[in-house]
Amino acid sequence: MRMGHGWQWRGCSRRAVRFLEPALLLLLHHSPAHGYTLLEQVEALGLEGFDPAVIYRALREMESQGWIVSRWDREQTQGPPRRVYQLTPLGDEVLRYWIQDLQETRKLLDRFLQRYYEHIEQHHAQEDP
Amino acid sequence: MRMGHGWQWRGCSRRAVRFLEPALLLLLHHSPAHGYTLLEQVEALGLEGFDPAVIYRALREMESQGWIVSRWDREQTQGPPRRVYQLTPLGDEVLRYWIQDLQETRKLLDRFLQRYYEHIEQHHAQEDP
DNA sequence: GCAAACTAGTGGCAAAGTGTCAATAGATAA
DNA sequence: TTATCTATTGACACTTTGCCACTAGTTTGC
Repeated sequence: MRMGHGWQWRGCSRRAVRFLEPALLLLLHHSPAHGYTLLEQVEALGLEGFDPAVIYRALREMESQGWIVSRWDREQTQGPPRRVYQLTPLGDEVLRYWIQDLQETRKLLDRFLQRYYEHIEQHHAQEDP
Repeated sequence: MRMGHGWQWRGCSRRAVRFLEPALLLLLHHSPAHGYTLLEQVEALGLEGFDPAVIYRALREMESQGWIVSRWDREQTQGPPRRVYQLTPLGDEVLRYWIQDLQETRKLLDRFLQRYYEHIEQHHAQEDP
């Protein structure tokens, strides 16, 4: 089935990106972490296929917004020094707002899916009386 | 509360856009319509603040993908001739795939919110033993 | 001890996505 | 006949996104 480029995703699901920042905040709400492990944890949350650069870019952006802060960790590492990110009080507040937003998205999604199934049922009722 | 430009939306909610094409398909699944009424119906679905140009652009893109077809209607109009859009069998199929995708998004959202609340509860339990 | 593989993070670019506004143009109301 | 509403299109700047190459420290295998 050909759907054209509007359907085919480049890299990862189009919905994933909009989840990335809230996902990172949620993970950091749990505990401070560095980018490389966040990459794995984000996948474990169900958001797969991210290029590391995308994660790091989001983290830098979030730091510039003051939602998180980072410090270099040169001791406990299996490679070069790494940044450890931590949620700020502002970041915590932003996460709460984001949770509300996701709740609304959920409601929207529910209404949407319900509409579809209602209409499908009507269709079937008409076709098989 | 200042959250910086990463939080402030331009025009409409950032989640809305990814809903636009499925929303249009859903509405056209119900019945053929022209862009100007789709604009209103999309708002009624809960997706507010769209500039008409965004709707028309999406419709043209969807037509180029073969998900919908249009014809000019010069009779039943309160203004200039208008395009009437109609779902194709391919569009119907795409809508079904999209519904599945939205179901998965819903599950993701649920897991996400559940994680947040679980962790909040643990926090409270620790603070108020 | 040195090459390969793994860990960790950065920078830049092309392409795609998005918001906004102006322009066109027919119909209707004032 | 001017203004307003209906209806659609086009173009532009700006932002987001995917992708890739790059640096560089550490560990592992030979």
